[in-house]
Amino acid sequence: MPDTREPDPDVPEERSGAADAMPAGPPSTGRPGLDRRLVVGAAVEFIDEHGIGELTMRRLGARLGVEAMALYRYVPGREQLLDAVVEAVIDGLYGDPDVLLRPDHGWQDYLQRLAHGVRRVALAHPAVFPLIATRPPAAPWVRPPLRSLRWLESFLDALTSSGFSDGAAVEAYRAYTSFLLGHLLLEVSQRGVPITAEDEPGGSSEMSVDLREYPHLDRLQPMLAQDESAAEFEEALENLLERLGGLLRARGGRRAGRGSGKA
Amino acid sequence: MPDTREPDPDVPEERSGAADAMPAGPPSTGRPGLDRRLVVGAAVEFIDEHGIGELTMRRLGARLGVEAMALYRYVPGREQLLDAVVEAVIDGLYGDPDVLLRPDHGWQDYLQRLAHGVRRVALAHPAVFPLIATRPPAAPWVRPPLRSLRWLESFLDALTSSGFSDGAAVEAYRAYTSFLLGHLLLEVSQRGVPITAEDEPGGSSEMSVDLREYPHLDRLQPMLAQDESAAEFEEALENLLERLGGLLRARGGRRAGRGSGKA
DNA sequence: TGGGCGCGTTTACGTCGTAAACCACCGGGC
DNA sequence: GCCCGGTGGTTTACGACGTAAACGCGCCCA
Repeated sequence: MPDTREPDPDVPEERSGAADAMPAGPPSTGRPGLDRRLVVGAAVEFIDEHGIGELTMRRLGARLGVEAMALYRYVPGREQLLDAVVEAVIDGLYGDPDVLLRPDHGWQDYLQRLAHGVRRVALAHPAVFPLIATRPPAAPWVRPPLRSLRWLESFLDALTSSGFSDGAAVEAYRAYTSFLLGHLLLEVSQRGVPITAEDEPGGSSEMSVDLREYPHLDRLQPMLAQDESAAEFEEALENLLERLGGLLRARGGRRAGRGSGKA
Repeated sequence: MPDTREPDPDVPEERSGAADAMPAGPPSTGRPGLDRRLVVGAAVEFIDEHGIGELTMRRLGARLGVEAMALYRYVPGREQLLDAVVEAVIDGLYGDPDVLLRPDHGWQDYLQRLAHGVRRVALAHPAVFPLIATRPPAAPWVRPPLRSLRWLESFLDALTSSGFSDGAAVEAYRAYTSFLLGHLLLEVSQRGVPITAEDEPGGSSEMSVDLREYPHLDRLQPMLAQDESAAEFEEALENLLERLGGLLRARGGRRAGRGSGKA
């Protein structure tokens, strides 16, 4: 427990490079020359800036200096564009040097790195993350927020190769995904995504509901308003890992797929 | 641990009455005579049947035998209608006799009942639940899935009156909400909400991606496809309660708001 | 030189949310 | 009895959306 205080390393500003999504394809021609990656990348940026509700084929076209219909050369429709957006965003994990595909330092390290990686993409694209959570998964057993066969495979490999039985690995996968989803969804929505409607300027936007009938709430409001997400995340993750450790000890080395010991 | 197997009591069919949302107002007049509750209730049903994407003012009007614009007498717009929908759905908790506003049998019982109550509404309205999760909360400290000041107050009261310190209660609230959100969102999305597009009839709808390159996945697919959500939920809830118990023992009776002992 | 074709534009259709005007009815004061 | 405001639903209309279809431009290879 490295006493994670002060400068949350998962928050975008705190990190130098890495873990972005879609810089560009070939930087050959200047403006024209569209590209699927370019379109999807622009959509990601647009959503990050204005929210999903504002994303429109015409507006996205405009941002790329092009008419709306041009986008249909690269994307079958708006719905599939959104799918491509979530895929692109989680694929940001592959570019993250702190996330490992294989458990080179044990399964706990693997899960830690993966969790923080996912948290990093969630915080980097707060407006996209709810999409990751709610878009129906291709297969029911591929769950958010890691909606990728490759990551699922990596996960299962990491755990089974660390001594988890098949059943324990599957159970761990379920617990892990729902932990990540719950925490990150709340954290992201707490950082007030884009304030949906345009808030009128001038005047304190405090609607400040009447808390007179809610004494505890009234008293605890400052405490509730504090952002403890980083510490929360760390603690819940720690707890989850312990729980999974128990799972490993209980029904672990029951003829695991590969070596039954540690990596 | 009551060995919750076989007949999941939170799934709608397994329960007789209670915990529905919006039966009707005054059953006086027959067809005409709209009503805000009626409008919102119809919206809930509509979403449950066809999904949010299909909900349209005109269609909802049609279902009520009325033109779209008539709805605007009772609801300011589509967006606010959706807000009203989530409010109506979580208000279903108040009608649930198994959920208590006060911890009459200890805080663990209180949290258990509340969690199962929320799970029940999630399973009763699977298509509405993502809305509960993603709609921006009024205040940042009112979190999904309990988006209600009254429930938040009830929660805080239950814990502090059971010996939790203010800080511990707030921490518990955070852990509890993110646990609920993660588990229920995944469970609901797993029960394949409405299959978005109309799936073509005839022919096995198995798109069956190629799993040759994913050996673990290939091997574990049947296990992954099994629905273990009820047991999962129970176990994670149990674990959470233990964790909160530890929290209570560690920093519990530090001058709690009310009586520092048990209720 | 020409002809196709990759890539973006134009035009057009149906649907959406919703503002505004409209109207039909109904209960109460004169 | 008669008018009259108000309640509750309809009609009409507008602008924006997603997207099908037809259209053109310009480049590359023959």
